[in-house]
Amino acid sequence: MGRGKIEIKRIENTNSRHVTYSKRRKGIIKKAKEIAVLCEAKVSLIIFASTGKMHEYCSPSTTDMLDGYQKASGRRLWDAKHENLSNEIDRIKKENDSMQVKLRHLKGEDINQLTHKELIIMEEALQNGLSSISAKQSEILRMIRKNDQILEEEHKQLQYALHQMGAIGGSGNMKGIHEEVYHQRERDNYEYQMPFGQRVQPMQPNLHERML
Amino acid sequence: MGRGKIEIKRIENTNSRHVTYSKRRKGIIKKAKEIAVLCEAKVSLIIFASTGKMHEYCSPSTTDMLDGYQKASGRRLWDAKHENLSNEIDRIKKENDSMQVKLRHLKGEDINQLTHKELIIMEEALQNGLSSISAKQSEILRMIRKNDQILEEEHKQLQYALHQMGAIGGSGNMKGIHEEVYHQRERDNYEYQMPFGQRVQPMQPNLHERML
DNA sequence: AGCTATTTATAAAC
DNA sequence: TGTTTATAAATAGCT
Repeated sequence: MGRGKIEIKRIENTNSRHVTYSKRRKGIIKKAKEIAVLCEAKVSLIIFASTGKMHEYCSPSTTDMLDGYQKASGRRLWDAKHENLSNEIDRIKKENDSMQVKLRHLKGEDINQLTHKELIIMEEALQNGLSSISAKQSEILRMIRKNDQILEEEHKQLQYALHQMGAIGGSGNMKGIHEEVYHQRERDNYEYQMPFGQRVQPMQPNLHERML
Repeated sequence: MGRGKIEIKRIENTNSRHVTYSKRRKGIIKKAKEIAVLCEAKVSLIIFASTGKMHEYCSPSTTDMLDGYQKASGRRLWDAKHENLSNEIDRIKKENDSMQVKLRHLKGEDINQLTHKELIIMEEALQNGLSSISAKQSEILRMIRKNDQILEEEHKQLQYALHQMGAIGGSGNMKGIHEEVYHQRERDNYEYQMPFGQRVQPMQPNLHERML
């Protein structure tokens, strides 16, 4: 009963969920009051939000009712619990099934039953997904490059510093270590001497094409 | 919300009161279930009719709250069954969650946490899905075209047959009917006279572009 | 227990 | 959160 019809399943968007909670809580408490007055019923309504906050409504003379409830409970309580769990399982299983179908469809499986319109909608969804993914990949590549450049700078500086120290002439095993590190960097590093745009191999071979 | 507006005060007529009680009880319990599912709220709703009869609804996860009421008698039996159901729910819920995550990822949402490798895998999946979908769309278009051609042939033959019959000269109202149909086809059909490839409007305007 | 005219509740948008 | 508005739902009064 609103601008559109909604399925009764968890509202994913946190904010919407909270808004809906507030509104419906108000509504249900109003109904509880009404039935209590209209029909002389005794009502106990306790609602916990997922945040843990509690709201309740108890019609007058509820203590009598709770006594009655305790008497009536025992076995009945079990039934209710059991039934709730079963219902919950059914509900989740249905959700599960529909999601599996959706996933299969998105993978391009079992699409014979789909109408042309549905296919077009699916295609759009896939295309959207694809662009998000591609954008993300570009972003990652940019970060990798940036990181590369920073490392490159650092390495050059280290290289230079070590070289200087070597030239000034430390003696004994200190010098050996310096030289070892220096030569290692030398081998790894020569391609960094070129301008960035001319690097021979990008880190992810096919990435550029994928991103167009 | 009914044929007329009512004041919220005790319904004097016993029968009406009971009828209203039944209807509204059903309504309020439905609402309780809905808010529990929609908003992940825990709800405990207990209603006693003035007759003393009790009705209740407790959302699944609320049962913890009521465990205090459990009597030692029913407990063992309950535990076993309950545990089975609970385990199953947990299992399915996990499945559910992971599928929801997958679906969101395929839609390009929440992809910040993904590694580059995962992104590439996802991209491939999307690309595969997309090609399946596109292929299916092509197939449908081919079928539409084929059907078109068959219809076209049939129409031409009908047209011809009717024309012949008209020429031979049926008399009375039969002739009138033939002519009427003939002229109607004539108007609809002239564009079918062109070679197929030059048809002015494809059946699905944007389909060609989509399929590239 | 069904059936609708009406009232309410509320989803979406702001 | 509060308000507004278009719609979906609940249900009062009948049968």
